[in-house]
Amino acid sequence: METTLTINQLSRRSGVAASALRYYEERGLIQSERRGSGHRRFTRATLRRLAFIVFAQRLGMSLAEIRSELEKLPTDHVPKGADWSLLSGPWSARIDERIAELERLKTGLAQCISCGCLSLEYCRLVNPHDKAGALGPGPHYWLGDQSSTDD
Amino acid sequence: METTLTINQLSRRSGVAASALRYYEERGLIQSERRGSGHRRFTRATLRRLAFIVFAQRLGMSLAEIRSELEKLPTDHVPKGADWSLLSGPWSARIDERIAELERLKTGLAQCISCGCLSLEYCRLVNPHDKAGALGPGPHYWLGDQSSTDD
DNA sequence: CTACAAGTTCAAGTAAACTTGAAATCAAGG
DNA sequence: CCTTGATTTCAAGTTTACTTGAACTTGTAG
Repeated sequence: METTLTINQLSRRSGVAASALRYYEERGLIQSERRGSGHRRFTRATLRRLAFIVFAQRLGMSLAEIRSELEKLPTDHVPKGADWSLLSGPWSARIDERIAELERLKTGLAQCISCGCLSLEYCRLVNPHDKAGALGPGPHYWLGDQSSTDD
Repeated sequence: METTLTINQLSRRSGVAASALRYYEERGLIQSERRGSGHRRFTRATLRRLAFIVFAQRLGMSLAEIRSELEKLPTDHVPKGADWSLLSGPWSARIDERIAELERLKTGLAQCISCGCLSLEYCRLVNPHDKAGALGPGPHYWLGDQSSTDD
């Protein structure tokens, strides 16, 4: 009984397309052993790694960021519970921040935008402190222009 | 006193780059009147529209989706509080779903990934019901493969 | 009137995250 | 051995959301 997975097996089990898996390997997010033929073989541990990758993406992280997170895992043994905890621990804070922003957005939709009583220049509902923002190449943030007060 | 704004005034007040504003206009998200010279003039109402656009983007919506939301606004008068409420109302639910997903992710990071006791194939922490997903062209979701139970 | 800042269009470039297609090789069943 | 399906690499294409640059026209202050 083979304990390793082919690329299509891994794809089926993870829900991540084979082409994406090759891309992830190329970008250094996952690894594979090669058979003499050149065919990839993945260990089952890769499944957990993939779960982490998919989760992190849902949090709005780029593959580059995810990669550097994954590099914090030990390489001398297959990462286990405690190893993953080290990574995921600080993430709770990250998630909480994002949740807080969503709460602000929710309030903002109800108040800032709807009622119109609030001047948009002073609106700091969107990501007020965190400049790093994570939702890809979107527009820039609503930061307000301190010097203009004529509206 | 002019009540309309030039593209750079609008840019400064909204924090959205002028090039992005032209792009939004091209894509039908905002409108402008043109002077004889061809120069754009935006009404102040565009500021609120932009706030909505930026907020919606932070929620992970694409410009196409945002555009179709904006098309629900009345065109016979400048949208006011009640009009915006009609749009933003249903969004609270959307935001709540997203928050709920983040809560699941938080739990998932602690349990599903870290402890490893949970087989990834059964993990539905990520966006279990909502197929529309909104974080851009990411990978596909972790949906689990009902038929494979050999792990 | 003359600068110079601000505005215009249009084409092309960028970045991320993949997908697709071509051409070739590998593995497994009959 | 033959065929079929799985894999491989590599280059090129796709989508979203913009940005940048070139070439040119307007608006405004002095």
